[in-house]
Amino acid sequence: MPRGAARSEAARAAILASVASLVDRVGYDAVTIEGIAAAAGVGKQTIYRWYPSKSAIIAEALVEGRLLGEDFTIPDTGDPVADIAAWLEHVLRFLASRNHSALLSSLIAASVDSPEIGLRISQRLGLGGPTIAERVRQATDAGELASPLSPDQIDQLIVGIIMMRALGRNPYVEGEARQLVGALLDSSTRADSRP
Amino acid sequence: MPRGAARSEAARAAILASVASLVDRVGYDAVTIEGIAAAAGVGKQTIYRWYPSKSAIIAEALVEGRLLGEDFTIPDTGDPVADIAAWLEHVLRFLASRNHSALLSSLIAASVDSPEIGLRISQRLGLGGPTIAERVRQATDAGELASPLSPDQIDQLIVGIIMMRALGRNPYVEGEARQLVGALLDSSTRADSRP
Amino acid sequence: MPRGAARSEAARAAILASVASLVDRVGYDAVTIEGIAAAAGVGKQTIYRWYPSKSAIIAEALVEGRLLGEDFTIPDTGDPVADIAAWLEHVLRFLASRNHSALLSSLIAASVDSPEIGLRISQRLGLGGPTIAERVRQATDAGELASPLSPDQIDQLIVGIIMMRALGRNPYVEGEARQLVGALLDSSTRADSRP
Amino acid sequence: MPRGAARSEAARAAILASVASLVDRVGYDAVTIEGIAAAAGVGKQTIYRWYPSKSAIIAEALVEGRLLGEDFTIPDTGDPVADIAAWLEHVLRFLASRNHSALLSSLIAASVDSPEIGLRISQRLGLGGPTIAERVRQATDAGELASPLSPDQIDQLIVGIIMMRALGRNPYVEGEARQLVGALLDSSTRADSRP
DNA sequence: ACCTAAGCGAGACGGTACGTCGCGTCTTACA
DNA sequence: TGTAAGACGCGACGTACCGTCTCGCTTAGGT
Repeated sequence: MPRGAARSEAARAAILASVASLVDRVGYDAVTIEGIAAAAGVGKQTIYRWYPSKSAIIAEALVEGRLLGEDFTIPDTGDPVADIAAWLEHVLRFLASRNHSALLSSLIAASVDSPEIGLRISQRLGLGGPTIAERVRQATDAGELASPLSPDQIDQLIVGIIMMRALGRNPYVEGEARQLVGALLDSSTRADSRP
Repeated sequence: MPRGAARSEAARAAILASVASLVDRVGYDAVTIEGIAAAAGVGKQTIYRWYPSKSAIIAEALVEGRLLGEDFTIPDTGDPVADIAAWLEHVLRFLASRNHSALLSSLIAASVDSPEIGLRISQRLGLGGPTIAERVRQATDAGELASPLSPDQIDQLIVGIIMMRALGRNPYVEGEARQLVGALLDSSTRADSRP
Repeated sequence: MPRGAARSEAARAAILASVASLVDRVGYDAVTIEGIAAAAGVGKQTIYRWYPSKSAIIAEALVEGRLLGEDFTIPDTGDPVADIAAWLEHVLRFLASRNHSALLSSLIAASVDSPEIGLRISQRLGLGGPTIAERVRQATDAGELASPLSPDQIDQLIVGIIMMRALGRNPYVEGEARQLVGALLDSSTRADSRP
Repeated sequence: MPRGAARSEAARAAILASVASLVDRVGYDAVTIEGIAAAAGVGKQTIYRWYPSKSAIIAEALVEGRLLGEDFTIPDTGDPVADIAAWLEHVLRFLASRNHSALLSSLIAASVDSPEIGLRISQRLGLGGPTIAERVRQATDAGELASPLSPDQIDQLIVGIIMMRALGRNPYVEGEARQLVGALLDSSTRADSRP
């Protein structure tokens, strides 16, 4: 059993709050450990005691929902195509608002050196619970969907689109999410719509 | 007419060669101007005289083909689906070899702070001349293709896939490129397969 | 009457032993409270509870004879010149052996910030009981000595010599103590040597 | 021949001026490299580029006379005893004024870890040119002096006295220097004063 | 036989300073 | 005038200790 004083929850919270605020205000690259410490009213050593690097702090802030704080869970109404489309629309609209694209871009850059961050971003975007791949797989098994692409490929295509939008800072065009998801998943619709 | 010594081509070449070698070896983030200068046997001022920032050097190195040096031009055999599939396979195989994924990841991170780099990466990947979007548009206009997705959307999906592969460092699975491109473009196949 | 646990003698002894060993090994300046605590297997608070500063620990270690542990009492054979000479020789030989000069140098440096340490060093060197000054005064009063220097000046000269030797790390030259003390005290010799 | 910019004399002067002012104001121990850099308006690296340690800066400040700035050259009037006595009086009076004892104490403590500083203090105190030892030797050779002590011993005794006075912060008693030097050197006087 | 106030080991905390690295600008001597 | 070399002011890095503070445990009077 560990002896000595326990980790200070106040310090931990202050660090995460400060890092979130700083990333949001000045961008990931311009955030410094010293800046976090100063903003949080905390000694540098307290940061280094618990986090090996700046990206580890970011990763924890992501887990705690202090960055990308919205609820991005994929809905479950029984219609997988509509569910995923709704979720994608939510994500793309989020990116198009405020400077959220810049934030996600920062985080993508960070995740290049820190796989942990990549993982946490995925989880934050609702890919932590039942991912797109799993949802698609279920629907396919139930005969509700048929696609020449594997569930994992569909997953990659959709996440890829999100990244492209983050990096490109494009506006959201009405109906886009539905159209993309429809094209990737809803082959029956197209088949049925034929005379 | 300017007097004095002209810009030293030797210095310029040494800078680009060094930066390419360094990015390849240690990744974009760990490359420093001082490191480039030392490796190139060049004064720091000589670098700052010609390039405003590290990313500008990277951009020029990309243009000169000293990074991502392969030929990624999209072939033109008359069959757009096969052409794009062949090109995508080439790109994905390239990423799967050596530490090219790491290299491209580095460059993606760099492009977050420097749109210029993003542009040059695209050009390097063969998206400089007739892009995928344009090729798809031509084929659609000629009636060879019909897709519910716009050419730009297809372009983004494919580039997104490439980025995902770079960031994820996945191996290349045989036939994958053809399958992806087929699913995204070759709607006639599915239509034709109906009675 | 106080309740609760009493001061731990084991902890106190461990602290003093550790500080003595550390000062001897790395010198006063390089000794840290954390180092002492670690070496003694003691909590930092236990040190701060009993000692206000590093120098207070050193002072107590000196009092306990854990530093400069030899017996430096000035002998008393009835011949003050011989007594003081014998004592000085003992001190100078001690300094010339092992790294005792370094140790005393450390302590002198420490005494600059802490008069307490200076006092304890004096006491340790046998200047605690009847000091040189007092011994000289007695002898002078008894008519055994005559010197143009006051007893206090003689004391300062001799202690000064000891400090110089400590700082200079010189070897001991046979007979030196006798010669110095003789020159400072034994004016009769010089008087007698005259025709 | 070295290329590149030469060492900045302005920076060097600012560093030495700042260190002198700081040592004088807060004492050697409380002087920090960061403090010097800040006071001098200089980057820390500029200090570390030229000085391996705080004590090296002090040593140079001593050489430049920015600490112990008085002229302590031993006069040469032809009467060595009077010369040395005059010099010693000057030194002891200097120590007794302002907080010069504290300053010299600091420097003595510093010299424990840095022989360089010890050397520079000696030189500053006029022991750099013809030292006391040399002066005594000359006088002895010329038959002007006769002492049972060697010139080096006399030197050590006198410097030892100075150190004791610095550490003890005693006031200066009128005539003390003359008396000490007389007792150590002027054996003829005493001999002559005998009946 | 309990209670409870102290001492204890461990170690987290807010700080200050350390010595190093890289930035972007500048100065120097050479070609 | 361009260049290699490199000094400059600056800001951040990650580390070492400071002196204070909490932990959970042990110890030993007082009731």
